[in-house]
Amino acid sequence: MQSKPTTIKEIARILNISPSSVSRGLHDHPSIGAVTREKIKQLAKSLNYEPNNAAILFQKGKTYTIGVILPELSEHFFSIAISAIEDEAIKKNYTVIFAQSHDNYDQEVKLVEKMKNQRVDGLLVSISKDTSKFDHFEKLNSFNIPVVFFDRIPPFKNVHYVACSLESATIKAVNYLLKKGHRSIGMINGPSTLYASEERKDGYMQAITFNRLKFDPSLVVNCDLTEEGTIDAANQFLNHKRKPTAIVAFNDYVALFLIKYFKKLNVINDFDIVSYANLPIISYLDNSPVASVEQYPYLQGQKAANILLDLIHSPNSENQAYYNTIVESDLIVNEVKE
Amino acid sequence: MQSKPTTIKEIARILNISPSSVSRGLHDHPSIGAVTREKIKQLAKSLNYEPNNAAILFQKGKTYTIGVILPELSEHFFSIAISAIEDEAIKKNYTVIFAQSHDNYDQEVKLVEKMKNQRVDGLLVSISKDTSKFDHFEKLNSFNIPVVFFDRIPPFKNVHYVACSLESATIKAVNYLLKKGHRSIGMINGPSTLYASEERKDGYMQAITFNRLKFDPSLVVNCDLTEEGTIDAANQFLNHKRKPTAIVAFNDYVALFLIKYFKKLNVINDFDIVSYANLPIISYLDNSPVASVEQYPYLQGQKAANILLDLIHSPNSENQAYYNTIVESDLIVNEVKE
DNA sequence: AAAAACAGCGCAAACGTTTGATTAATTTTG
DNA sequence: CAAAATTAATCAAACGTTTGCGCTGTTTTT
Repeated sequence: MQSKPTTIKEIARILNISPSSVSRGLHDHPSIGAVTREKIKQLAKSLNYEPNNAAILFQKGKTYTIGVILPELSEHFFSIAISAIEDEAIKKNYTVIFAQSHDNYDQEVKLVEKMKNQRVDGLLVSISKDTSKFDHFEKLNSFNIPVVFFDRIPPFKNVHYVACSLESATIKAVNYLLKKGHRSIGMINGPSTLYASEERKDGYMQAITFNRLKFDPSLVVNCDLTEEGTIDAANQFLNHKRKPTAIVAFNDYVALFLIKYFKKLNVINDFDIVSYANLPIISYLDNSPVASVEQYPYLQGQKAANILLDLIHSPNSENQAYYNTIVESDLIVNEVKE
Repeated sequence: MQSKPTTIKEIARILNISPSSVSRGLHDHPSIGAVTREKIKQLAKSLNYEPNNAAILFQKGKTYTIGVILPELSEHFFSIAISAIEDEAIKKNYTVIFAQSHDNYDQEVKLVEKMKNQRVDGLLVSISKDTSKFDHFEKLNSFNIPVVFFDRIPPFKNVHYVACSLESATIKAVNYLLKKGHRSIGMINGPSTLYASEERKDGYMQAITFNRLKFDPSLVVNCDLTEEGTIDAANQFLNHKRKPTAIVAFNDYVALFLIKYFKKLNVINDFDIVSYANLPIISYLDNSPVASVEQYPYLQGQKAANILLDLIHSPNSENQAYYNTIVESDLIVNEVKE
């Protein structure tokens, strides 16, 4: 029953013309007469002709496909980002293939390899937590496959990237808390190996010193981002000689653990919490953070995709300019509870 | 700088043998001698040979790619499901391409077309809310592209699908509420056009009548699933002559709106709410639903992917058997507060 | 009326890989 | 020792499409 798909050759045979004419006819090439063109198009339609993409891609050496490698699709941030990427890609008639590194360096290396074999026209990457070497991306250069990093980016400038400035976002957050009158502000930071932790800490310090306050290192504690780790950190604050009245949490998950713990101890009202947005509904919580750093995943995905498509279409990239795009993140203040 | 990728032809030229021998050598074909084989492999490695996938796919007429069409990637359920799909696909060395219908029928039709042009080996689909005709999938048959529907499935049996039995899940939910002593139970259902709404209603009715209670149609109200719609529905319950003491919400979003509204009216403690799980952190809410119907998105994605891969590998599908897989959904009871 | 321009189409190569059929050289067998 | 079997490699076609070039016949320009 499954008839082999119609090909250009077949149309040519039936019409007693050459395949090249059929191809040109279908593409409205000027050198094909109007009558022949119409005959071709009609027959094509009536035979349900569908161009064989694989053949075209092979022939052109382009795939009209962009690859996306990210740590975890099930994380809200990434699901929004890739949703934006797909939306942009489809506008330009590109297809998206993706794969998850599950925050594993080896897996990431494999995936880059696989994407290269698939001959994607370009690659969008949010690097895994494990990743500290970046050779696997260099190979892509020699194949002329552009790469744009987003959100989780390598710590150097000579790559294309889109990211949020967590540093300036943190400054905003701490400033906000200072303006609310807080004088002792704790920060639950991530592991010190993470670049994102560094940025947060730098932002914290800048805001503190800019406001002519003394920076107390013991108010910034590193944490493995688990529930237990969060509780440990919380305990350090509770026992601190200058017990903080506000806390900047590494992300919404940490904030969630923190709120849960503080509620249990019945001290939740002693603290203002600021967090970095991951979870869409955290503001529905009863004792939700007073403010959130919004990182605009949709926008980041959108920009990264557009930059990549630009790079793909730019003639030949001997222009040694790198797109370093910073998406300004905003502090979203939750409307105050009555 | 970007050297053209090495090809089999080139290796053949350098080694003064034929391309076919190189191909066979690389694939450990028995008819190539051990010495030649090694020479081939060594040279291939030293030249960084990478098979040109596009060429292979074209040649074989297979793409080792499965397509996924779903309504909204940013919905938690789907992001988990596709995450599972990718995990399964990569195990079998398949690649995943995906696209979002944004719950739009026309878009869905286009995407099916596009996937077909891409010659995906198989298709996984969760249909859009808009979709009531299904011709666009029939075409795929003649191209021998198997389709497996998941979660949002067409309302007939002669297709492959994986889904949850919302009916039995609803029975469990209502039974649970009845056992807790509730005698008047409201249901905020979705639009009546949705199959999912029908299932919920059927389950509700079955549980009610099985327990020898009288079914009151006015306790099941349809809703457009927006916040306003939810409030309307809530008001109907509040003004009901037999004011319900428990409510089954269509999903977590509805539950969220409901909780927010009831809190505002300060009547939240008058109701037990049961919902269908969409949001991972809803149980962190202060007045969270007492129970949730878990629909196991990861499992559904996993099963759907495996069925599809089975179908792809099954010789020729003249076996008129359809996979109709039901993933039992469970009622997850939230641990009682304090 | 010759030269130039052009319209409309076909030829053939090319993209990189795989694979059935074939050949040539070597070894085994009765 | 001739015939058969085995081994090792080659040939050539094929997958479907695109595209530079060339060819013919007609129309326009000088």
